[in-house]
This record gives sequence, structure tokens and C-alpha cells, in this order.
Amino acid sequence: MAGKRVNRSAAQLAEARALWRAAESRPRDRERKREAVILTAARAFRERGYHNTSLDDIAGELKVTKPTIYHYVQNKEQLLFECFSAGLKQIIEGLEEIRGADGPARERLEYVITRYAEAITSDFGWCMVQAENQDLSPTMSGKVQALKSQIDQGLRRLIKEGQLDGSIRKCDPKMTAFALAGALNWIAYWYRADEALSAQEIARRFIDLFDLGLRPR
Amino acid sequence: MAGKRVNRSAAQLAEARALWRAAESRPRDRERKREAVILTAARAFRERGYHNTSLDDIAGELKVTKPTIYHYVQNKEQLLFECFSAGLKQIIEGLEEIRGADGPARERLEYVITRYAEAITSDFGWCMVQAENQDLSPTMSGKVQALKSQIDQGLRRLIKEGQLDGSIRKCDPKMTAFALAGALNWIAYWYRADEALSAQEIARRFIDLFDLGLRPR
DNA sequence: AGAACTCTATACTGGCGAGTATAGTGAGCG
DNA sequence: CGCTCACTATACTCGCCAGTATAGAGTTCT
Repeated sequence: MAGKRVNRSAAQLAEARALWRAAESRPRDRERKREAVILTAARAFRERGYHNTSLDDIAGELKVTKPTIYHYVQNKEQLLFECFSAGLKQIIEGLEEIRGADGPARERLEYVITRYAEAITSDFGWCMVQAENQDLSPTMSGKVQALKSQIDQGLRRLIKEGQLDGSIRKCDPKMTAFALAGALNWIAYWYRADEALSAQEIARRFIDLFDLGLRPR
Repeated sequence: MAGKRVNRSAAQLAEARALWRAAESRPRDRERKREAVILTAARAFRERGYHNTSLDDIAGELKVTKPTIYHYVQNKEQLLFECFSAGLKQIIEGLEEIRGADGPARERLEYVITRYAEAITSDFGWCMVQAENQDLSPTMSGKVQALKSQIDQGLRRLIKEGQLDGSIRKCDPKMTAFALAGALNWIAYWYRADEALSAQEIARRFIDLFDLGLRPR
């Protein structure tokens, strides 16, 4: 729910903590504060990992204490869940945007790949990929699985459509979707914001590779 | 060090716990017991995650108590490290086997991909991919990074060689290696031993995809 | 037999960290 | 002014779990 509304820009909320320092704390700030908590958590998780990050750590970074966090979020698990879905929903948005659009499916797939790369390089990229069902209660885990499955199905559908309209070669849609998702998800492991390449440039190279393959034409 | 010696066969050590029940506990069993501890840990980590697995859990599965584990391993961290390197070394072996072999580099790369897929689907696959430096001390983390880097460099070298001998199309070796490794590593997330496809079959499909690409030829 | 060594169990400690009880503080409102 | 509500801090509790002190059991060697 808070997903797409969570601020994506690093610089914009980098000093989110100022929100609390500002004396004129208006009631409408609540939602923004909540988002700041989630964003801070996402970054902490990415840097130190979920289990190596205490709520005191997160609170500390916001110059606040633990109970304050519990005022915006039910528990640590929910914090992880929010990070999770914030990222996944960006990808799903990309899939829905081009659902049923015109043009060869391969080109639509390429658009999704770019959006995917952008999401993975965002602050929520790490959580999206690395955080495991293992750390979520069955309920939460189920919701995350559903979102992931939605993405997987979306990719497979695009591949199948491409095989029908002739823009994609005959190949196993399931394995192809897995390979594609794997390559993209893995970005979260090696990408750092100071990296030479932007998400778009990475996406372009991946598209080139998956499009044409390794063997010379 | 124990890496390649850790038993790879699931069935073979499935009832490793019998080792302790057997009355004729010979001193030479020590190394095998140690391997059983590591293998059991690897499986537990894969199922529940590193932080959600206590040493008591692992001991319990072996019908043994915690101090026994400390007799074979210094601490929990080392247990993780052993799982880590056991898997990584399988991949490195594959790379070294074909180092400087004859034939087009693309074909050598395909061999490595198969070996890679086999390693990832092994019991150590999860640890190899999922376990993070974050959970290791700087020393251990450094060793793991070195191994991973060795694999990355090996892949890149193969790609460059292929571009020289003409068996691989011109493309960014770094991004290609990342995409390849990502697709392969991701297997650890979705593969289950009861899966319809074997490691070799998965590898074959991946090779087909990366070789020929999505666009019809 | 009994010394020395290897392996294992029982029963602890010590710390970390999630979550909470309680008590403010200050803004808005009548 | 004094009531209420939203928010925040201090100062706890409580459980879990990595790691250990200690003691005992079995084996081997002399």
C-alpha cells in the first residue's frame, strides 16, 4: 500500500531525519514520516542485512528512539515487508503499463527489463531480492510470494506472446523467465549507487545480450 | 580446505547421523563426522536461513548436543564459511579444468555453465549465493570475496577469449559475466531437488538461450 | 590396571535485541 | 485555562541463543 508512494529519490529524503527536528510538525507529516522510516530501514538492511540491523540502529539514524518507530509500524517484520513490496510493486507497475500494448512482445519485454533494472537499483532492491520468506510470517510470506509469482507470470506471458507474434525465438518460457529474472535480480548484489553504469545502461547491455545471444550472427 | 572433500551426494550422507549411533566409532571417522556436521548445517541454512537456525537445531538433527559441534568447528560463523567455500570451490574446479584447453572458448564456457549449475543445485548452493559477507567477520568475508572474484574473473576471461577466437560476439564482458552469473546463481532460489529438471537440463536450456538469444535467427 | 586422550552430555552464563509499560510534552480546542 | 489527542522518550522485561565450564564415558597404549 505505501509501496509506490514511498519516495524513490535518494537525495530527496536523504536528510529525512530533519522532519523530526523541524518544530512545525504538522499532522499531515505522518505519512511522510512513515515513509522515511521505511526508507531508512531499507538502506540499513541493504548495508548490514536484516538480522544485523536492530530497530535501535534504525531509530538512531533518524535521531529518534525505538518506540517512535513502533508508532508508525507494527513490528520489525512489517518493516521488512513494506520494503519488499515497495520494490516489487514498481516492477509490477512496469508490467501492467504495457499489458496488451501494441508492437512486438519482444520490445515490450525490453521495456519491462529496463523498469526492472531501475527498481532493483533503487533503495529497495536489496530487500526485494535478498530478504527471504524465511524471515516473514506465513501470512506476509504468502503475500510476497503472490507478488513475485505475478512478476514471473508476467514475464512468461510476454515471452509466449513474442513466440506467437514471431518476435521471439522458440525457447522454454519458464527457464527463460528464470534466467532473465536471475540476471536482473543479481544486479542488487553488485550494484552500488556510485557505480559507473546507470540502471538504464545496464538494462541496455542486458537487452543486447539476451536479444542477440553470444554466438556471432 | 574441506571443500571438495565434503560429500556431494545427498543419499550417501542422508542418514549421516548413523555415524554417531554406530558403536564402532573409529578415530578416522573424525573427518567424516566433520563433513556431516557441515552438510547438515548447509541443509538447515538453506531451509530456514542462517539466522533462523540455531546450533541446537543442527545438533538436534544429528541427534547430538551443541558441545559436540564445537568439537568439529570453531563457531557458527566458521560453519557458514565452510558451506560457502565448499560450493564455490566446485565452480572454481570447473574453471580450472578447462583453463587453456583447446577448442572455441564459447564451448569451454558452456562446460563451465554446466558445472556451475551442478554446484548451485547442490546442498551448498543456497549458502554460496544467499549467505552474505554481512554475516562473516572481515577475515572470512575477505576469503569469500576472493573466491567469488576468482569465478567472476574466470568467466570474463572466457568471454574475452571467445571474442578473440571469434566464437563469441562482441559484447561487454563484465556485464555478460554478471548476467550469466546472476541467471545461474538465481537457480538456488527456485530449484528444489524434486524439481522436474536436473542441473544438466537446466544448464542446457540456459546455454541455448545465452548462445542464440531471443531474437529469431 | 591405570594413565592419557578423544569425544560427548548436562547445565550453566552473558549479552543482545524485540517489544512494552509508563510517563511525559506540546499542540489544538472549547 | 484545562481537556484531549498525537507523538516521543526513559527504562524496563523477557526470551533466545552463541558459547563454555565441568564432568563423565569409552578407547588405546603401556
